[in-house]
Amino acid sequence: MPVLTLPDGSQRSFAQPVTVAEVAAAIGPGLAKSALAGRLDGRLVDTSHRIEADARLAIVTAKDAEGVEIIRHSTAHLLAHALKELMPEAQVTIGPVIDNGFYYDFACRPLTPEDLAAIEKRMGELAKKDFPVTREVWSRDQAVEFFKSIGERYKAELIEAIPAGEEVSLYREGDFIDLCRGPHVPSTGKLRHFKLMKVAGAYWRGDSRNEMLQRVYGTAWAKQEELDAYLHMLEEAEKRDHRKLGQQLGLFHFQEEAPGAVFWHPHGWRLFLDLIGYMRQRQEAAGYVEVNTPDVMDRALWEISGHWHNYRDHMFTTQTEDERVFALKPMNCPGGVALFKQGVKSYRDLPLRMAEFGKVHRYEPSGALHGLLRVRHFTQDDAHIFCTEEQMEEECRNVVALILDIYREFGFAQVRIKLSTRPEKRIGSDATWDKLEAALSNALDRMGMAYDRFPGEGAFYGPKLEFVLRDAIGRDWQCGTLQVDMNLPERFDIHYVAADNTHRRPVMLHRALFGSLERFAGILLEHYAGALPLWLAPVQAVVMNISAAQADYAETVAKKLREAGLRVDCDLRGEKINYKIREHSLLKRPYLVVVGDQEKAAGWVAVRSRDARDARGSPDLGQMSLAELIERLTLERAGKGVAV
RNA sequence: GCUGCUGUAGCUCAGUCGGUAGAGCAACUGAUUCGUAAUCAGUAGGUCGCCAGUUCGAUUCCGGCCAGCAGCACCA
Repeated sequence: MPVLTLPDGSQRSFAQPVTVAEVAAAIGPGLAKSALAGRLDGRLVDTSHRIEADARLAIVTAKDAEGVEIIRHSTAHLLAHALKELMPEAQVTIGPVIDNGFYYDFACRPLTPEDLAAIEKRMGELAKKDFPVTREVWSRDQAVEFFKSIGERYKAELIEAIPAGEEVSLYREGDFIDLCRGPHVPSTGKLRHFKLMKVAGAYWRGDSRNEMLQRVYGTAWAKQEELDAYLHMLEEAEKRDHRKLGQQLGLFHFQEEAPGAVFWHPHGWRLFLDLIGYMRQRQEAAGYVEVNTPDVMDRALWEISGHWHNYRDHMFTTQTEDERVFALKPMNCPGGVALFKQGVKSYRDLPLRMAEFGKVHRYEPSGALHGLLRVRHFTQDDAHIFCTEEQMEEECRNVVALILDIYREFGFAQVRIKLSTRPEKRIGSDATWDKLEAALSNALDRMGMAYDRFPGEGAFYGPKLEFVLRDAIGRDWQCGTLQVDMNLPERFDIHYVAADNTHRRPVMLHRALFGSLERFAGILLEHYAGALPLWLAPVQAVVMNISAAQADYAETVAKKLREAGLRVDCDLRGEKINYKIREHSLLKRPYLVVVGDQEKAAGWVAVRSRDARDARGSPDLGQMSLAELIERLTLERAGKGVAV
């Protein structure tokens, strides 16, 4: 006689065991139709699940996040169903739900976009047939036997990994049957708003030593509008692609002779220099000194640091005539340590915060390269903080506070923190790792910061914090990092003289706030869709004349703006004003300053803003005095935001 | 690195079922001097990513390489 408690607190009792679907029907016909699954005492179950005892029950529909996940999961099965019908020789493997969609991996011949279209069409047909999706429970051995018998060896392998004697669930829709934990939608007719996105290779069990499978990605939603909105978001993201913007705005380029290396054009380099200048100022204020160390150093140094052992294959090396093997530095830390070793350091020198805008070189696998976001030669806003064990936690807190404040100034309000702990491949004792991991987690706890743990993901010499920021369209980017390290100090045998005149080992913090300057510049471009706020815009205003008669006045205006410290171009070409406005607007210049006879006579300027709108919603802000314009721009630049 | 796809003028792209290529924009020249997102006309511009092979003939077909794109793997 089950008594069921619904989410609103009301209770319903039934004379006999009931299914979730029957409960939904008892509540109302609308709910019966939209029910996708049930949440029974917190556990997701199919609508066909029979409830025998008292429980808390919620009917899951497409309005719930879980409902959408079930739709995605079931759509993955529908994909496998359709593909098996079209290609019976294909073998199925796994098909999980991911952000915004799902994928399914198959062992089959390489799929083409035409295949994808055909599969999608078949999925639509199968959905329309509204096959019931039914759950069956088999013994593990029976399931292994079955999948082997139909030639599904990947599936059989997966089930064999389940402990013997356990039962497994299978789901059947039409002629298709698949191993799955479930739950699934009650019938394929619930799957309506989906689209296959792309196909690509993926390794079996995610291991590059294994064979490559065909992975089909898809997206699925509860409503057509949501699917449309998602596709629209992807289009927007494409427009923000920093590689495209870099081309359009003339910021940088890449070419075949230098894979993974940036050719910075003047305007791009302006941004790069501004980022360094900003960081330099912030670091100086935070008590750092800046240094510079060699780019090419003897292999012996990298053997001491452990990089040679761990990353030799990813290092650029060079052999000179005298047979010495040098490496282009893949990290700045050994150089920093070498500087620390110069002279005798006292506890009074600590903490010693040593910053370096060092360019590092890493031979990244060719497939990893991606615009500015993943390059082989990049500049870190690196720093090494040498301190005592007692100072380490406070120094960590200082770094965290500095990072968060800087991200905020760049317009990133949402930042997530990841704590990565000791990896399998590491140097140093467990006792040391205990101390280091505690320093990071204590620092965060003391600051009341939330963070996620990633066991085994730390660097080989120490655990690390990683700072992940969320951009304007909700994408996450990993940027800053903070690592604590007692291992390199030991390997390089560095020490300081303590107050009691004994020699002690300092702790080393490695930190980078932007991470890679190149990457951060790329992220900024995507975040702002190329429309950099005034303080970062390579060209902040363009002065343009309407006709030749005002050329001299336009030059005077440009000169005065430059004297106020603004970066200003002057366009005196004999083109129509519409043409000039279009061109400079496409270049996303924040301000266009138009001067014609009226302005020249009155000594004024007409201002058009990229971001701001007047009361009528027009970007044309009308006439103002030059002093007013300078004040406006100076204020906006100091505020670091975008104009409104 | 792996799988698949792509590489034609400065940019965006069309084209050649094998007979050495075309548009728009940009550039250059001339005319136009114009009030808030493209004025008109003309000129010039390419060893069709690179190297081999098949062929009377390859940008097109085959193979190798390089680079890029998507995903996977990697990311000190």
